[in-house]
Amino acid sequence: MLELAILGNLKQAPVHGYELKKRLADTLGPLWGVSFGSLYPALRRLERSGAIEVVDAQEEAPAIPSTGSLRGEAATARLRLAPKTSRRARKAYRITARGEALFSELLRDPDGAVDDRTFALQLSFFRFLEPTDRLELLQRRRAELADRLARSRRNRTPALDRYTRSLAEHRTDSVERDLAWIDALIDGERRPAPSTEPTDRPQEQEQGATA
Amino acid sequence: MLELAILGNLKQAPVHGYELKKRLADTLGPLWGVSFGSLYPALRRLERSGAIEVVDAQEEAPAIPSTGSLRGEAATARLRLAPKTSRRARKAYRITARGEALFSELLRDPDGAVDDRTFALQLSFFRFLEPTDRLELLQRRRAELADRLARSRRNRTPALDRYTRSLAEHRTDSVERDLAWIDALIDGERRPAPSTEPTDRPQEQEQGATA
DNA sequence: GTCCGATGTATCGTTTCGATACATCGCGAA
DNA sequence: TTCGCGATGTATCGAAACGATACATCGGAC
Repeated sequence: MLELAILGNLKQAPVHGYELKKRLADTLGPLWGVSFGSLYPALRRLERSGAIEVVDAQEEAPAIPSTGSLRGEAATARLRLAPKTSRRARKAYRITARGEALFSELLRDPDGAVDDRTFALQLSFFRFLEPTDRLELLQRRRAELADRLARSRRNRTPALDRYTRSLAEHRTDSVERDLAWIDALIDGERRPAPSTEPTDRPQEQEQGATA
Repeated sequence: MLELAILGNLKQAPVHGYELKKRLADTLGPLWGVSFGSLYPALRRLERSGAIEVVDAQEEAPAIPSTGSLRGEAATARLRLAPKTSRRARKAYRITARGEALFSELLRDPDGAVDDRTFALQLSFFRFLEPTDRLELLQRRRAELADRLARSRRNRTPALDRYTRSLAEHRTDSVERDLAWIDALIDGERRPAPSTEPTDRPQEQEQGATA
């Protein structure tokens, strides 16, 4: 699940761990720990699976010829110092073709929409999806929220005290608001895209049925 | 963190794993996995530390409840129908004195109020707390939410597209609503408690004083 | 009679977290 | 100058939680 977050961020530009953590913390909201204890293992995992690769840092923005041909000594190469402006040794990561594929797959996965955090992540990368896939995810999410709401209504334990009652109410309200929000997003998806964004070809839906 | 949830539930009556899982799932809302993979290890942990102990099942609703009307009694009554039909072997757990102490400590811990789930737990056990401690927790929570809000306002990344914008807005709204909710709770805490409660367990309750 | 779903206990492998250990840089105060 | 110290940066460790799954037994439906 961190995978999706990492790949999505690397898609825009290669970055190194520390920077990545900061970006994640702020894409995903201030909640969401994203500690190093999960970040670095996730990076190693992705690297091992060939979804990302190390690009020896320093100037990760421009100019670097793509080939580079990492020679054998990864360890010593990592420690290489720049000519004069010796920044601390950093390892930046770049996404590979394999990684792009994995990203697309994770992003499209409808099961992701069940989990709150994963869905938020998917939504934040919606710009990389076809309208069809967007709608699919939104509807999955809608179904999940509707289900939670139904379960919460059905459950109706008479509440022990005012605290648990208030908690239950607040929880229900939150789900309702989430649901309304999703509905608004679905609605926005179905009508012609406002001219501000590059939301391409809006002519693709005949998805009218269920309420 | 599961510890708190488990102890709080065992406080009312001894239960066994399966039942506990169901109760947790429904105290904590339908989200919150509480899988067996975390529940059983947590139980073993607690048992090892002497906070709970096994009461070999069947007789888990013994003499005591002369006051009647435990909310869970329907469930326990259902279990009790075993004169000769030996139900499957179950291990019920009972909280010990040490466990009560631990519970009280965890419940009162102000750092818990930072984490969403832990705070929800604490709130759901507010009836076991002194008004002073309640206020302390609520204020801690308030501070945390206010902080999130401030950070989110300060951060103000101009938003890549309408999805990320909508996400950010929705997130901010949610925090604002949470904050308002907490404020209402704080407010309710300061004024005399209305005595509307139908489901009181009379023993632990002298919370009425605004003192 | 037998299949099936609910009840029940338990473990395995993986992911995530929080804390911490490192090392280097920039910078201001002693 | 040197010292500390906070920000930057990479990395690991142990514990916690998860999802999946393996087990058994029970009560009914067919």
